[in-house]
Amino acid sequence: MSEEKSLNFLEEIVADDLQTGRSTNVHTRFPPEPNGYLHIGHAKSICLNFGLADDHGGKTNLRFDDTNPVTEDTEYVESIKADVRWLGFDWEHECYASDYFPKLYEFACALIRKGLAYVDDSSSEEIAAAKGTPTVPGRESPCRNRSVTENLELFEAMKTGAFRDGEKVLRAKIDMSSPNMHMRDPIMYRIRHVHHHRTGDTWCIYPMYDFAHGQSDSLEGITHSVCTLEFEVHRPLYNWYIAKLGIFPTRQFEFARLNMTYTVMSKRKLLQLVQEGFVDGWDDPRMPTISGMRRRGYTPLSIRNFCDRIGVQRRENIIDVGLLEFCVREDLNRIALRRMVVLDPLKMVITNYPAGQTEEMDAENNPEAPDQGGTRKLPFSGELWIEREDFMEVPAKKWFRLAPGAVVRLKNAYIVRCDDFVKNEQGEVIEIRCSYIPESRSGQDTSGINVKGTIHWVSAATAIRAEVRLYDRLFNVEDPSAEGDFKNFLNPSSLDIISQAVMEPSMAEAAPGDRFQFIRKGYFSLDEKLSHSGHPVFNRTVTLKDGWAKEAKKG
RNA sequence: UGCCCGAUAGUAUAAUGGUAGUACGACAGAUUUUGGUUCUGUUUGUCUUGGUUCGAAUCCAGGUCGGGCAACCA
Repeated sequence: MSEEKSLNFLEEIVADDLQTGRSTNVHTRFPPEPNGYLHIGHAKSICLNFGLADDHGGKTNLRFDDTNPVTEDTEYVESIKADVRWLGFDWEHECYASDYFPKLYEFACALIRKGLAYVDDSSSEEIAAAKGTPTVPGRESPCRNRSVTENLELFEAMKTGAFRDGEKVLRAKIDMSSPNMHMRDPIMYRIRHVHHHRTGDTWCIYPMYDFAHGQSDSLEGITHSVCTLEFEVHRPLYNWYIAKLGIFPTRQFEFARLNMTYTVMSKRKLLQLVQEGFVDGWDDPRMPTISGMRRRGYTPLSIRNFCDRIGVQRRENIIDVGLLEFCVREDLNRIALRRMVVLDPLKMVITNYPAGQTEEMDAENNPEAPDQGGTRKLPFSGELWIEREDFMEVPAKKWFRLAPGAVVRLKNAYIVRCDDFVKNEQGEVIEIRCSYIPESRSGQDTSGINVKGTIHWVSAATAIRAEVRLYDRLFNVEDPSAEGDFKNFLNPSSLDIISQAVMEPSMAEAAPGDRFQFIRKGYFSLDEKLSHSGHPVFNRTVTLKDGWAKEAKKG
């Protein structure tokens, strides 16, 4: 029964390499720089790299590309490991580019000996000026033809700390007039007298990305090195180092990074949101970070499914955030426990319900999985909370909910008719007065009455209260990065805090990791960071699709 | 006015010279004690101009449009 599943272009390459014998195994790697938190775009890369290997019984390394100690930190290392694990992936080896510093140093010496690298005394500005432009060839450095011996000595001196930051660099001797700017004698090593989060003060010279990444891939025996499109122009240099060094020839392939509507995805911009206080931190539930989405209540499966559905290509793309929401609803619909929660309470009094009487109603925990979900008891009484927006004094067209004279079903309970309502001095409705139909009890309804609307409710006497946080998109334009400062497009109402939502009593037992559907409202889960004993906080992961909102918009 | 990459419904993504399909969205309907879910149906597409071919989304050439490249970042 295997369904015909088409391969993306990378899967095709790998399958083809295996088939032709160009590769005998598949070994990929996920190579984050530990200078920020992982986001949904990284999830695409993670799923791709682990998926590519997994499809063929291969392995995937987790490698930290930690060649720039100025911006990197172990805090990020830990968060990245936690996020990859949470997404459901196990790496083969945990690697660090910094583990290869001695080897990389030897590689550099080897290139010097071959006359393919030289120490340059030029300043950063001089090098930039001599680099030329894409349309104007560069000029060769006066240091370009130093002897091998002198280069070796100088490079050694760089390593032993004889020079200050920026005083010298090691450059590859390639072609200053190459149409590819990356081939114009790229810098291999720079001097940085700074503490590295792993190697401490052992080194004061650090390799550039280009002089570390390909060799790291090669040293680990990576067969297919997958990265994003902006590295495409680096590939000739990647291959040049490998060829000149004569080491295992990893091949690099590029794909288009993920973009999503109403979202920014660059680490730089996300860092800005964190540092300038527009959000609560990297794990703010509004952030597209893995940690933010986890806190928000996203499931790993929903993220993996999303990554599967968006596909992989080389063209620029911007994915509708609605697809992400679809994926999480799809997963949560299957697993979430249904609960009665009123976010914006309005009192309902059932005038003909015997005073002081209570009943217990049976309610399904999950109609999508009746066998596993079971049922629970729901206390009912003559005084309830209902959702304010479920009552309209002057009903709209096609309004199926409460209005003067209208009947609705209280879910899992009785049918009620709205007889009257009470307003305060400000003209706000503060109470709805209804009568119930005793023979309409859920499961034993003999009333013969058909109602079009069913609403949720919570019995007032037994209700518990808790904070609920409603999140909306962080930006109010589809492409915040399109023009101008992206921060101008922040959605001012991306967070709505409800301090006193009323909930059915079973919610007192909510535990971290539980997923709930607050009936008719959306999917929610406990915020593990903000909740403490006696003060639970629930985050809205995503709303339910709202058919009425759509209908109402039509007018 | 250099080099590299790309272009299929609104958004993604298939079709690998042989009927342009799928998902999300939108629209319409059925079911429903969640205006949820589920189900059914409809709608919308090969950037352009030539060429090769019995036949082109696919191969070739020109054009157009979009993206990337000039950090001692990755």
